[in-house]
Amino acid sequence: MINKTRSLSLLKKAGLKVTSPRLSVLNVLASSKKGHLSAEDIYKELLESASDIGLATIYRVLSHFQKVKLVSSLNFSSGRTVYEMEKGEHHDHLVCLQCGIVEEFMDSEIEQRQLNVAKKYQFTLTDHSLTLYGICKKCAKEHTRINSKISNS
Amino acid sequence: MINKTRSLSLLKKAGLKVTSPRLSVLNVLASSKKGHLSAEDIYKELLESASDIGLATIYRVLSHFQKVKLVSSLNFSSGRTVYEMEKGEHHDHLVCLQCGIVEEFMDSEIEQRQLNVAKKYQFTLTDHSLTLYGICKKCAKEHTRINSKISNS
DNA sequence: CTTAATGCAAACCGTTTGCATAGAT
DNA sequence: ATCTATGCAAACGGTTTGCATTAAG
Repeated sequence: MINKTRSLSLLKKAGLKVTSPRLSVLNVLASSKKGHLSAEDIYKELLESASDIGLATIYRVLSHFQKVKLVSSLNFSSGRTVYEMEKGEHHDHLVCLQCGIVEEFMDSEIEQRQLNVAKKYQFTLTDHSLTLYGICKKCAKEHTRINSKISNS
Repeated sequence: MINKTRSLSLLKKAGLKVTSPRLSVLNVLASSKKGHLSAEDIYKELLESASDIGLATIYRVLSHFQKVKLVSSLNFSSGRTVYEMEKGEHHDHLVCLQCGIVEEFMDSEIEQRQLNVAKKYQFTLTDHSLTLYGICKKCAKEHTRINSKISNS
């Protein structure tokens, strides 16, 4: 809801027709605290805002957005595809297997090494995906608390 | 077909009942030239060998194999899960987007860097997946040939 | 006015599950 | 004899598509 005008200008800049489903989806992606959302996440969020939008439309809007590089998609081990605003700078991801939170990171040494690997195997690199899975600090703390509860009982 | 006895001993070593579907699947995985196969790939290959096996069984066998660490599974961008024999040593993958060939590589500097990233973000790392996508040498050559054909016509 | 975008329901595709039967130990 | 593995078909979950309708330019 925050940036209706911003979304509008993003759409125009991308040369897309401005429709209310597109504005809505863009808004959710741009303003949701968790920056990585599945189509269904977006759908649910929009149902609450009384926006009358079909799930199929969300998929169509998202794939359209990908074509014009407004958003990009990621496949974590969950199976469902998640979408994030395209911020221009490349990054990789850390995913907490417990709470699902997603952090972004960039390590230029890793990037460089990947180029070397590709060169060595004579691949023309077009893309790569690196995801680290684990337990975030917060969940680890939770876990410790639970464990100590159990061992005390 | 090559290693029926080897497959048999692998199953026994893993403490699994020896059944013909299990032998068949293990054999295909162990002897196929392309070491990374989807459930359907295995299914098709076995249909040709006149083995009467159901696709559901293949999925069940594969997930059983994963539990006992005989095979591991990978999700590339294609959407379908592929399976490979577990060879013990960790490695990452290079995938050709044209012909689908999969190469394996290991770069200990990248591995080390990942640990550092996890530490920095205070994640307890449990797993990671790194896949490089591109065009392999062979396909690049093909491509050049086709391009020059087009520009000559 | 023309052409693209939407909603809905049905189709899809890879994978999983229920159930009755076959088979390994 | 027991208990697990199998085959089949039906169910599933995420995503895509066909078609009649609505709306943007």
